[in-house]
Amino acid sequence: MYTIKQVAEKMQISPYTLRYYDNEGLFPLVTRNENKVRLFSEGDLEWVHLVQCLRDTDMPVSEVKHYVELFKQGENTLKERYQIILKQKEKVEEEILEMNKRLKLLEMKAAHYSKMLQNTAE
Amino acid sequence: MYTIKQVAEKMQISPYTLRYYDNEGLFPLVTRNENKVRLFSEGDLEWVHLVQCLRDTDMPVSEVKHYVELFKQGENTLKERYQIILKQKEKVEEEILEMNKRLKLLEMKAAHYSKMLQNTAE
DNA sequence: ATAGTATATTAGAGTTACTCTAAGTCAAGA
DNA sequence: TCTTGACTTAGAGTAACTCTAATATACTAT
Repeated sequence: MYTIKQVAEKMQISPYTLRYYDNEGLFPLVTRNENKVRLFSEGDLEWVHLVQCLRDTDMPVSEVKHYVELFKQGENTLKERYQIILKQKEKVEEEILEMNKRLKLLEMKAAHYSKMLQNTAE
Repeated sequence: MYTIKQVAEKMQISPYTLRYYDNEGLFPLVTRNENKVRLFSEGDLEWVHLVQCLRDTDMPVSEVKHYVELFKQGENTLKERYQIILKQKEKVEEEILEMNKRLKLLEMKAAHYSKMLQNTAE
């Protein structure tokens, strides 16, 4: 079991953010010890990872929360959760295409500067 | 020459944001007509495009502003501007790798749900 | 001529998702 | 005993929009 600080280090996320997420209900299974200290299991780390993935792909916290609530409702929400993940996957695919366009623009800019600098050096 | 509304439609960006960017000094060459109305030339559209690219790749507005100010200082800032673009390019390359990891996680999740749903349908 | 539309300005409120500080509590370890 | 690290609530600060309101000016269509 991991404390919040250990999770923070392991997962590259601040304790503030972890508490914020937990308060928002994004970690459905995190337990506490007798002193109210959060204890994260390996399974909880996977939740942290998934939440991180969804947030890093710009899913609003409120939607992540909705997804978590569907999970808590059990098996009859499988289809809806599947749809959410599928939609997010498509969003990411689209975003990767956009990122590649941005990369190309930056490459062109860089090439342009490189050429300019060669000329001024002569 | 394009008005702010035309630029907004053409470039998929709100007039609010365009004014905000302009007020922050992100468009060095935008002119005004006798009624103070902003008029964007084709060259200005390229600036809009570049600013959009830098913002979409998470360069803070303050850094974009710094880059624009270097541009305004002229040729002796070429090297520094080149470095900024190069660094941003590397950041984007890294980000694309991360996005692919996120995509993989979502694909695994989706595959998992797909399998679960197959089983429950039987 | 007037009504509508589009632009502008300043000022300021609202939103999201953190990010951090303050103040106070509690409990384990050196 | 003292430090460390966890907890809480409350609230301030930040970035980058996003929008509303109030007011003004100017073009355009009826």
